Amino acid sequence: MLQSCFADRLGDLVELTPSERIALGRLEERERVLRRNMTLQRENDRAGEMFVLRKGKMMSSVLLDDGSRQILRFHFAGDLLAMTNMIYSSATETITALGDCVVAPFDRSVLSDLMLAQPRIATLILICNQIERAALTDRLAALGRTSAKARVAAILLEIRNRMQLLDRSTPGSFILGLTQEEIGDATGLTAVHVNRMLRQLEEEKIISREAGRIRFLDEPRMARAANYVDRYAGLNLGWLPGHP
Amino acid sequence: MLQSCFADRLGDLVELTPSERIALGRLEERERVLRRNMTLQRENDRAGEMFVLRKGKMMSSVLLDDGSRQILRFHFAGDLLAMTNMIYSSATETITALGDCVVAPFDRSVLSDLMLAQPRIATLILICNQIERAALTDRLAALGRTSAKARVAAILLEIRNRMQLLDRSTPGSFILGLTQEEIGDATGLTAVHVNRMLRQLEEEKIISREAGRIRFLDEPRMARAANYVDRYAGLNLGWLPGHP
DNA sequence: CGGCTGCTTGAATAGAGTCAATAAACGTGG
DNA sequence: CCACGTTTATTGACTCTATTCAAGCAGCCG
Repeated sequence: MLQSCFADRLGDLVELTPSERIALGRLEERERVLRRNMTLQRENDRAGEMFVLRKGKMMSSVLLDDGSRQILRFHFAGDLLAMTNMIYSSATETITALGDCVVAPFDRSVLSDLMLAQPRIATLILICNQIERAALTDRLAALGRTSAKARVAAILLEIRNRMQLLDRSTPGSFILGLTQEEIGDATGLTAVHVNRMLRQLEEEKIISREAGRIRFLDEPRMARAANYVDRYAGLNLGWLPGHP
Repeated sequence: MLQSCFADRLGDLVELTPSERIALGRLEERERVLRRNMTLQRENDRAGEMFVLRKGKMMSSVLLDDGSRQILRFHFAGDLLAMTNMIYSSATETITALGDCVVAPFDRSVLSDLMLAQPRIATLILICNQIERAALTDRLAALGRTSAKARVAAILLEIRNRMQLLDRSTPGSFILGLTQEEIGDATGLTAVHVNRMLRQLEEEKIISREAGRIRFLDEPRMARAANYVDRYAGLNLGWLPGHP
């Protein structure tokens, strides 16, 4: 049987019992493979399944009626995708693969059974939601109140940190895997202006770039430029009861 | 004993059992009264309690280090406040009263016990979270990709709709209860520009204003201008199991 | 009656968008 | 492995939206 990516994620937060791991395995019994730019679901599709992202990087976005796109969130292995399908009858977001991906689709009823049978897991899912909420509000504040340069820097930091969390080998550089257009859609800027901001960060010797690979030359200045808070750090879950 | 505002909120989603209502009452055993502009918690305070908003209107916001403020969310009776205190050791948001308010503080442990003992309630809390997530991403898209006018219109609609949800008497007009500065901090604009946008909406006969009271003169155009989706409508919870 | 705080409006400015043209990188099929 | 078409990145010139600065006004409260 496949090991559960979502269990690994939760396992970073607390120790899971074998029976909890087995229960979580239910979410990942099936698999679906996606190539770059394939969409997992489109906005306004009938809301059906939800997903665990097992491998790769994805994004969710919305289209506005003037044709512009806002990228809401980047997803990494272990994330739950399309969770709002739980409550709406049509999808609120488009979910697209940013590279080759593997997802595990599951049904509302499977999730519902899981949460009712394993209240501790329900609590952990709620915790993941709160982390995501904090990250979303950070991005909200960035879009509302920070400069173009800060927003671009924040995206770079976010992607780097999340990649680092999954692969601890921490090289000094990383491959962003986003076009400048995508960075623009995430930051609320145009691709042209993203280009200028990247160049500016480069000229100020805060980052360097070559062939899509980015290196942070000055982390402190980078963090200051970006105003960035890592929401996957600084957690306090000591109050959660141990396994029953 | 006090009736539970949060139970009323959940009761709009599904039918609650008497024992569930009693369990929910635990969250609202204490009360605290706040006047306009009083803060319930400040960013970076030690994260302690969480709250049910029982009465009044509040907002949560963050301060950036250049001194500017971003309002993240408006809260109405029945909302849970400061839920991220569940997982972080210091508060991520400042929470402020927009008028006279009553909140009920409760402890992490009370929530934790509730969710473990009543998995169906845990699921409902997760559902509330998803609604909030959808609303947050709508605002994210608005800040990233819509015009100043659209953002102002969206805030007006959001406030009106949420007030209407609590008080079904639906008069043709409502009192916004926000300064233009606050609207600006919510929409990522300056107070000056908010003023111009309000005036423009007025000149186009989409709204009218007098003494803080706002009337929508042309709902369809308003909705079109705002690009607004009501996330408290269109829910589909049929799959939730009935009371055990 | 002052002294706030919030609203209104104008003029000048700046930051980001638009348009356009070129160059580089990538992918695909021959 | 190369040629070709497409996507992505880069750069400049110009425009426009929203900000900044400034000043005057209105309403409210002690």
